[in-house]
Amino acid sequence: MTPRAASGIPPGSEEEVMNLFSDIRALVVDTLGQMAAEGALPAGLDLSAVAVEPPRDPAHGDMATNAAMVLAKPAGQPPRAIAEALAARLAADPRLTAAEVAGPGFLNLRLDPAEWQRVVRAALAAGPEFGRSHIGAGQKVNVEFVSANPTGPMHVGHTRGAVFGDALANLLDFAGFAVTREYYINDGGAQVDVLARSAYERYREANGLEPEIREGLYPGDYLIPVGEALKQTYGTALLDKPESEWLVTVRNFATHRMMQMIREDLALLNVTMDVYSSEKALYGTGRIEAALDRLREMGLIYEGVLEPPKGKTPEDWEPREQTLFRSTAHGDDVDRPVKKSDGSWTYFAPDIAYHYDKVERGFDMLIDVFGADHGGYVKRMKAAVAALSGGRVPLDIKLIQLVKLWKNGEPFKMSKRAGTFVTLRDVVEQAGADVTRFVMLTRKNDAALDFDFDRVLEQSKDNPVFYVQYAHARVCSVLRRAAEQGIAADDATLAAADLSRNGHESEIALAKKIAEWPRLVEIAARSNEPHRVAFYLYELASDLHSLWNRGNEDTSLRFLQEDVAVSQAKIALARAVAVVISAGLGILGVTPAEEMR
RNA sequence: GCCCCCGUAGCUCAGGGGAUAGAGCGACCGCCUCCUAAGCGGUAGGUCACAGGUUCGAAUCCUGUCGGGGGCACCA
Repeated sequence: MTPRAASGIPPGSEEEVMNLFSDIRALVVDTLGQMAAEGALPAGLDLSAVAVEPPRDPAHGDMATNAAMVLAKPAGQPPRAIAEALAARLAADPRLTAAEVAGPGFLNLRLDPAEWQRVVRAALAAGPEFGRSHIGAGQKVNVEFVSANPTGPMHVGHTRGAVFGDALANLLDFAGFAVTREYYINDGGAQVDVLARSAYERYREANGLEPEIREGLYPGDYLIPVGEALKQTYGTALLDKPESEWLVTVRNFATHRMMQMIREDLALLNVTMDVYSSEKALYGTGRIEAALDRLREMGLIYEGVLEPPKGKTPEDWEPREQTLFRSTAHGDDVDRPVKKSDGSWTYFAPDIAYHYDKVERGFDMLIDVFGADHGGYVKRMKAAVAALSGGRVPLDIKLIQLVKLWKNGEPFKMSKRAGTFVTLRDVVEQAGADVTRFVMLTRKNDAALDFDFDRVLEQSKDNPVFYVQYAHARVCSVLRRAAEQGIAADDATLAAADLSRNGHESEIALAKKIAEWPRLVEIAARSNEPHRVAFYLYELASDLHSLWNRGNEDTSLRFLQEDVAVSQAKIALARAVAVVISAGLGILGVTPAEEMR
């Protein structure tokens, strides 16, 4: 991606993607600075808490700032006095029509309607780039997500993690970060040996022998083709040999096939990784040792014996001297072993090396997307990254809660044995990638999500995907109608229209909602919360539907009018909504529909 | 026993320390000769689990209690 700053577009120009809220905040901060320079306020005040936000109650104006209340104590002046002095100066700005002190010291601002019209024009000019932010400043971010064990097909839980990670990556890209999407292949542990043994039985089966799918092996049918493929490649050469002679061969073969399958599953969801990193590739290269040496130099590795966990002592617990990472030095509850008693690495050791590798690759920020059942590893992982990066690289770990499936009005119980195991492929084939992605983003990542097969296939406002796409389709419909009537409605023409004709409160409300988009992108990106985009789009769609229906009662509010110039102004507003919906859906990875069928 | 997440309308959930806490569903009352009614408007519904604390101001931050979920050395 290209950092916007390099585009050479001067800030403040119409082409510059505008964020009215940050513009006005800059005005407030500058004005406060002037007041300080003139002695009306003390010098050196911390202005970081000064906010400019849309007020909850529209009667309070278009924007409100808390500046006076935040600064009252440090400035040693009553809030209303500061607010009044600030208001007097702000009134000189042509963008503002009013600045009123209210309540305990709020300063309510009203904007010249021309400002909303500027936003609409900016949206039309910027198109899909409208709302793109520079807050990332080109910083390198690594988003690690999915990272499912390469032992089988992806299931619904992985699906939510995949959608979340991909949408988050899109969001951060849109906010000006240089994003790398990465998958960590857990191909170094015991579970891939189990995979190899399971595949070997299918290989025997392919050669006409009775497979022995013992307890603890993977029984899934998906390994049958792997067995067939092994037969095609190796014929009977691996039969009747001790495990030691075929294990590595079959393991490599099977994990490769599983990763192929996982890539195909991800492709169904339109998820593409930039980098696949292999756990196994860390072994035997000295990189695990190097990472631990680094920690050792800091005195964070030692040989020791852990206390048994209080309250619930495991039955087979025995004191053991182990190589331990002093994760407690960076906020963990206990120190964590990096070596098993037989001298081999715990899973945590390669994880440390992997995260060290990410730090060494120069990322400014790391994000791990884990299933909620991995919540216990958050502190130790953060401790490792904090130590290995000298506190330079923040690690944010997003935990993805469960997906509860519903079908025919009741919970759909998943069971591997009963064959009711729902895979990513099952979900996408039934619901489609667009619906799956959107619905998976209609909850905060750390809240459980209900995925109701009946609901998501419904073509009504109960289905939020449909609701948002319908709004986009309605705008497209208007544009088609305009073309039929010979009204010029390309974006350049619309941007030149006299938007001051859109003076109805419902139209202004819509323009204000559009103006919130760049601000929302920044809020969502700062908190790594792509679901905010989905909720915003729902609200924007709602405002469009609302205006549309007002047009049923009041024909002067329809987008298409007798007067071409009036039509163009109104179409411009509608088109700006479509632009934002399109950009937002793009972040979510959902296709904007041009018509509903 | 310890750690993490959650607790907001009957249900499912939004809500960056700001003003009178919102949406959808469900319930009730309305709106199509008219750009897609696949939609919209309205009414009703709240001790933001509880108790303290910080703050000019707390659903939001801190501590504790209760309730639900997840996790707790040689499994990933």
